Amino acid sequence: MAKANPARICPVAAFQRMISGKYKLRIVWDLKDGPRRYGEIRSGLLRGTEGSAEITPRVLSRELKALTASGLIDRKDFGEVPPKVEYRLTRKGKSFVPVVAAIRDWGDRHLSEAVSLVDAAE
Amino acid sequence: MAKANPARICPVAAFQRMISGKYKLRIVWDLKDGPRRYGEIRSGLLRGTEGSAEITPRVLSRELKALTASGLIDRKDFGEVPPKVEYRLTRKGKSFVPVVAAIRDWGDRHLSEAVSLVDAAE
DNA sequence: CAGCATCCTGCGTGATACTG
DNA sequence: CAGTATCACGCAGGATGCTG
Repeated sequence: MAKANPARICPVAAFQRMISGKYKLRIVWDLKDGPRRYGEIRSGLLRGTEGSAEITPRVLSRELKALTASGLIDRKDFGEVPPKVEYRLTRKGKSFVPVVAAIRDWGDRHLSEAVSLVDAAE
Repeated sequence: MAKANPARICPVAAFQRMISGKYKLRIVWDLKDGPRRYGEIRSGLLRGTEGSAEITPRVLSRELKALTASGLIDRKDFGEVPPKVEYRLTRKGKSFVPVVAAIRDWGDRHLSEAVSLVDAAE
């Protein structure tokens, strides 16, 4: 079982590592309404960030695996062809939704309109 | 002025960008108790992640600037020598604290003991 | 449809040294 | 003390093409 690290591990830092990457949080958020298929998640990632190109399979696949490894989501493969795979939140993942909701809520209030990130940069 | 992007910008994605990096969240959390000096923040980053080495000035400096640009923290320079600079949360930054608290709280409950990130990796 | 294989690039992060 | 200047490196993330 890991290494039985008795020391503090700073939940905030752990969280940072866990959701590192550009899409993990959005994926979790997308999954809050129920299971979704690979392609659906992919499509969902497009809406809301028209500026960027489509997420590549390589990246999405990695994010999905990382989330699975973190225990936030679960992969369900409906055998055979044509391939059909669904991803759904685990219990842990579901417990995480309110946190993302809080994030989304805050973001809605404080950075939906303008400010920062763009003009304040240089 | 930015670009007056009228479309949805997905608060979650915006959040991701805003707190991207390994230390931003922790810095904000450290600042919740009041203003702190550059060196204090640096020291604070050490506790809780004994695995990694000390944060380098270059990195800390950038994180601080990014947070300032995001409008989460504010830099107060007490003129002259010897240099003394304090960083404190802005109003926006303070409103963000509860969110980090939620994150920390969740992390405490779900990844303080063991699991993920280590053994589930490969 | 749901991926994997390969190659490539930028940037986030770190180490070290120097300065006002 | 509070940074900046350089150099270096690994990895996240994207592009393209292929497969079961």
